[in-house]
Amino acid sequence: MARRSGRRPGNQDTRESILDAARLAFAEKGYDNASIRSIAGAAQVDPALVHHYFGTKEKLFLAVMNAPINPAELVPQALAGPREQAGERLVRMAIGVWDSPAGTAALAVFRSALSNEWTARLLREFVVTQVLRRAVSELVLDPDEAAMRSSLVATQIAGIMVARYVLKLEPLASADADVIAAAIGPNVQRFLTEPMPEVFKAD
Amino acid sequence: MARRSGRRPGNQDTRESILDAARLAFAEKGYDNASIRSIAGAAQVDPALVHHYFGTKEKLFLAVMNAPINPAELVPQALAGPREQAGERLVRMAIGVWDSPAGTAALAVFRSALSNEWTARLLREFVVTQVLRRAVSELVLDPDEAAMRSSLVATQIAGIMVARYVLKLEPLASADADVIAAAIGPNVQRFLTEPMPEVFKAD
DNA sequence: TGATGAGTTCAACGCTAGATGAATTCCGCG
DNA sequence: CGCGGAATTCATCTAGCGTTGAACTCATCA
Repeated sequence: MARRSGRRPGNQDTRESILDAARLAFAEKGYDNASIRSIAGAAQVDPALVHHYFGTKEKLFLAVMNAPINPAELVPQALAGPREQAGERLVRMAIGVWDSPAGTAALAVFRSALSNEWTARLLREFVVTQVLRRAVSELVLDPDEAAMRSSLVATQIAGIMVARYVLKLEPLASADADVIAAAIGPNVQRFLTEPMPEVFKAD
Repeated sequence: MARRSGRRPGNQDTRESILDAARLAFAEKGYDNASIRSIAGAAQVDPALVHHYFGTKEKLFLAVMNAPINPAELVPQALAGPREQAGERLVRMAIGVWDSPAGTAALAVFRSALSNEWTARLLREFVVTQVLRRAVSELVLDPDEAAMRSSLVATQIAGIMVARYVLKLEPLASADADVIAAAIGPNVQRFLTEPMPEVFKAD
């Protein structure tokens, strides 16, 4: 008995279905709480297969991230254009991305960063420092203020993610993207371009 | 050998040192990632002692929370007073609380809520719905807007916590509380009292 | 003195996790 | 046909978790 099945010719896309399941699991539960075993279960696959394809859990996570997120393209793109609505465009873009299927990967990074140290570094050092700060620099008048202003922007954007996708606070979680963008955009705009208290550039 | 030590008369405060270690661990790692064993280790105590005193991990967490946080008092108190600076007072109070030693417990709830479902419910249904929304209602002109406005406020406040205490984004993480309050307060103020787009009260 | 009970420790159970290595099946190529 | 290697499964290892129960020590009090 115990018929070991070996290769099943139809499933060439096993690897892809593992990736899909992993993306979903990481987005819903974060890096630590998404287990290889549950991912394998969702993909209807033996846990050892996951290791066969991706080696380690970290590598699986990185493989999931190498999808289509490219904040390095999206953020500057959102900030380009009329300076006065940059804030609203940024918020709208962010929500648009996360609500889309492709955004699942982005949500996975974020959720993971909240409870796992090395993914937090990933987010902090890549997305915020490299991408956001650079893009913001081109918009801000006083270069000394760029770092602090991007921090502030990050505050508001991260807050949306936490409230809407992690804590699922109502009525925000069910609100329309346009409503949110209209409500929050101006605040981000202020962080980006409005004059700020003087104490500001200290350090 | 293996001299079992039994009662050590000096340590009557063992219970307190467990509580301290637990508060710290929950604040730094969240509910799931803070293990009873590591808490016991930090308190230089046998893991079984933790159960002896607190029963279960959930009860230990609740014991940690029964400290001096009382947002039910603090939030209304911050929102009372001149309507025009309510936002700034709220931000300043929030940061003040979390930066204080007593705020470790609050940070523990928040961090835990980010990765654990039942603590998330705790935060959502108690702090946000019961406390924040009620307090905001008294400040908002149109009562239909209260829920959405508190969601928005929660966004910004949660964003500060995530960026400053969880992700530790610089320069925000090291910034002075007054600077942050001055920079972010007006945005919270807008969420509280400024006119908002019309689409707003829908649902 | 002797009993009580709180403080404390140790060992173990059952569970889940990530990871590994051997065994099996079968496609495709020579 | 025969063979190599990829795909797949199973059994297992190690490590950590929360929790339990029994054992031991000792201060206190009748």
